[in-house]
Amino acid sequence: MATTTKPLRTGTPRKGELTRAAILDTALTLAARDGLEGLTIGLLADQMQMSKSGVFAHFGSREELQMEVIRLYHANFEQEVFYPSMAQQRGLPRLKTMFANWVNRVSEEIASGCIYISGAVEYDDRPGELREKLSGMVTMWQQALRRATEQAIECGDLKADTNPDQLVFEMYGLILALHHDARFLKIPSSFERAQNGFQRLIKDYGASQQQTKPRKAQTA
Amino acid sequence: MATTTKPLRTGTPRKGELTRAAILDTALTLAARDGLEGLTIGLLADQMQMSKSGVFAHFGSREELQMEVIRLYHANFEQEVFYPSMAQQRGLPRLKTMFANWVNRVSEEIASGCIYISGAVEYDDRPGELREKLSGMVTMWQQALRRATEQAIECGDLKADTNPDQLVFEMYGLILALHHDARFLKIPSSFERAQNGFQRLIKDYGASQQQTKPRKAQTA
DNA sequence: TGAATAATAGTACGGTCGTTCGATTATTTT
DNA sequence: AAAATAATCGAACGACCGTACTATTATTCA
Repeated sequence: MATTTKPLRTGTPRKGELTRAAILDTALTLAARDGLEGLTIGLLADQMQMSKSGVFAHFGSREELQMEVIRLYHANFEQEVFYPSMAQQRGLPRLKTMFANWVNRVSEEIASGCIYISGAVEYDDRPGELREKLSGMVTMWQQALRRATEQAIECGDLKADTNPDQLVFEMYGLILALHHDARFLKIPSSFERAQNGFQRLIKDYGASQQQTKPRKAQTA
Repeated sequence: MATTTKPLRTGTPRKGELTRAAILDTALTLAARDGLEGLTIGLLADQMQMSKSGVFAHFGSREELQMEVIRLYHANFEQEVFYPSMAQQRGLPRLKTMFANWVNRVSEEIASGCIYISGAVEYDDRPGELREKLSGMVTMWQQALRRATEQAIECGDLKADTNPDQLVFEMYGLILALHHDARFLKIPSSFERAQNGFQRLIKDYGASQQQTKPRKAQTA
């Protein structure tokens, strides 16, 4: 039931840890392209120019490998989308930044693939730890969006009767449509469609008056 | 390069054609659950209580089987969503019906799986005939939505400066979010979230005045 | 440096995959 | 009914899968 590594040695980085990290990096690329279920140890070994067993030994099982890929993906997502947004001041500015960073990230993933989105489809009917891990992470992100929305309501940026869940739902829909139309249908204008959609969203739910309560930028 | 069947004999239904149809029906269920790439001849044979080669002989290749599954799915979709909507009068009534039928269908598919949506993810980076077929069908449906939107603009139900592509994009987003939140995250309220989103959509783009031009219900 | 240990390679196993082919049974036609 | 044809089965093939084992090589530590 341990989560990551044993007693955690931060001293000299063993060679194995380096190759392990390199393997994971390649695995992330492959999983983005072929899906987590399409991720194969044989192909991964080829890409790394290693033997199958050499790769395998680093993880002990394919599922553990997939698990680590998900963890890495999530860490990257937080680093690129979540944390930078937290530097913005509470309320609409932060919410806008969250969406903007999100759109930018998904736009990059049009070429490579998005594990949150493909994973949602791959594991929507496949019970197990991977599913739980993935859905947990997606839920975390939705809750972050929800908190930011609630704060935007509190400080008067959004109408008081705004339903945060509804707003998050529609934001998520815009991102999913962006991914769908751009990556599957190859429609170039999808990027601005998502932007326009968000404009309409905050225009509708936005309060016409300026803010009423003081705000402060802070983390979480 | 033939598309479906040879000289097309409509007389007495050969026995093989019946079992073939039965196989396809089961294949549709399996593909909805496991994805088109997860559809396996062995599992299909088990479900049908037939031998692998017995099933195989009806299609000649797995890809042809998948192709037929897509065709069947599309036919069902048209039957259940598209055609009934065409009975409605042009303009907003028809557009509303298209969305309502669509939502209903996807809501049913929360339990079984949706091949359009899972297929979009499975084949977004996998070139081939299957991808072309799938994206062609999705594009057809988007164009149907676009036409209905244009007609709604023409007869004054929607604002004259409405961008049909934008509206279709956002409709699609609502459906994708519905599928995502209901099927992957198991959130029960997703259904009404999609409905609310559509309400907001037609409220925003809707003309406040009544219609100006006469309308007539007709097919395609 | 030499001993201890970590990292990697090699090989093999059982399983499932799509597909082929010849034999066998069912159905249709004459 | 027999003859012709369609439908189905059974076994086998080669490919790839994850995984288990043992050897071999590389790295780290004393």
